[in-house]
Amino acid sequence: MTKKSRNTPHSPQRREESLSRDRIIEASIALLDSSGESGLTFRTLSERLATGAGAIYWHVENKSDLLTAACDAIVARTMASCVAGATPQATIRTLALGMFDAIDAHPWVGSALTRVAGQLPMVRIVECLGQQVRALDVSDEDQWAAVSALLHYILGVAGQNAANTQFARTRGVDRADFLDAMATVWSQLDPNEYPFARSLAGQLRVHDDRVDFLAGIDLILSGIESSHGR
Amino acid sequence: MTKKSRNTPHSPQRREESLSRDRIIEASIALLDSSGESGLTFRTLSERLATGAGAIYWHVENKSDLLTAACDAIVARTMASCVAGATPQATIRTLALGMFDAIDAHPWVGSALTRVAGQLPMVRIVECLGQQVRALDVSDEDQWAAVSALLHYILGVAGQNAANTQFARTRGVDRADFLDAMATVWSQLDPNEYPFARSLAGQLRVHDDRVDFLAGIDLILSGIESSHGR
DNA sequence: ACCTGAACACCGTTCAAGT
DNA sequence: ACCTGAACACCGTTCAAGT
Repeated sequence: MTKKSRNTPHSPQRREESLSRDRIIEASIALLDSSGESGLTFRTLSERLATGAGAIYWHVENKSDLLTAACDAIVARTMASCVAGATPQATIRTLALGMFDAIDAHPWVGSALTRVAGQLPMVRIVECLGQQVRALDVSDEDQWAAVSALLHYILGVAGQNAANTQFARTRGVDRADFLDAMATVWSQLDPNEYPFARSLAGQLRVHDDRVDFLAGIDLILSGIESSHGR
Repeated sequence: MTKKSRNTPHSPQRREESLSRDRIIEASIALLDSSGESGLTFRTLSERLATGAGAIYWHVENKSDLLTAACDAIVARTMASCVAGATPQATIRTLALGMFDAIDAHPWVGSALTRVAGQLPMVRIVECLGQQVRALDVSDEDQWAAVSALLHYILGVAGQNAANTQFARTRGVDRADFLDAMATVWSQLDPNEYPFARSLAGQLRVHDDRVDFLAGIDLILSGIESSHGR
């Protein structure tokens, strides 16, 4: 999707087909999108790129590095497309929704994010959230708590959504069918042991993930506001 | 740690050494605790249990099932040990801290939780949180939003903590050393592109994960309270 | 400098065969 | 009913050898 050429500065003929880190990442994303997390293999990838497995290792450290880079490409695009906003709150909301939609489109990003731990993709998200929290006039010592709450909530939802789609894919069913099956299981829980979860089953069937996600963001935002003057 | 015998009701001589689902799960937990996520292998497990790989498959569906069961054992114990509490808020806090400590002691639980999607371990947590949120007098239609925010926040932190320890283990360093190295990287970020993340680097070095975690819980709790009368 | 592809040391899972 | 262990179809990663 993004044009790239900067990575082969020293190859005067610049063949379009030459291998490069960016081309490898691009192909990885395509593979992950079309066949899920288990679809990314050095064998399928090298096949797709018409090269040997070893060639990829010249441009990429290992599989973890590759996955992080692929994840970062998506996160970078998402952060770039969520700039403006009337208020800091509104910007945080669109930013969070942007991540939600990105993970909906690329479920593997959700689980990749839970493995990158302090690397570039995470830094990008922290930075965007942090700038908005600052604009919210949160005191210096409370800023990290606010950003951390938003960040970890987003990561939590991301991980669950990724797991849901992954689970559904493994069983070869639709994501909606999977959630429906889950609701059925929940509705059959022992009413004495699991009264709350059981009562939730119906809601589970009609709920909108995206709306629920935003409700959580709003809850945290209102928590940030209310601990302002303390 | 827990005694078990119920799983072999039809074997009159009940040999202590006989294979059972519980013994397999127990051994898996020991393996995961001592050598991390990559330590759980059907080969090492069958070796440890002095049996063949195939024998394990008679008691367990597959590796995913095994990991879920191991995770559930830890979660069940944790939920069981967090009952009382002066107020619903206090109970939620101890419950959350209980999960934090459990994941600190068993880092693999953190990443396992991001893969179980609506299965037993998750139901247990939802149930415990839900009962407390109910006790908080949150209206029926807002209960799920409150529980979901708490749940996903906990899962997000769990995933990150698991990733941090996993990352540190792979690189063969202490978790503290790893966080210190991360702080150094963050402090060297471009001040124009990443002003917030950069300014956070110092805090990163002296912060207490557990305290930060609790601050996030309190933020969400105060958000729940403030949207009470809306 | 960059690429090839066979080889290595692993995996999870299956299954005929045993008791 | 429960267990054995060899076999299968994969993995990620390495590395001598090529250009």
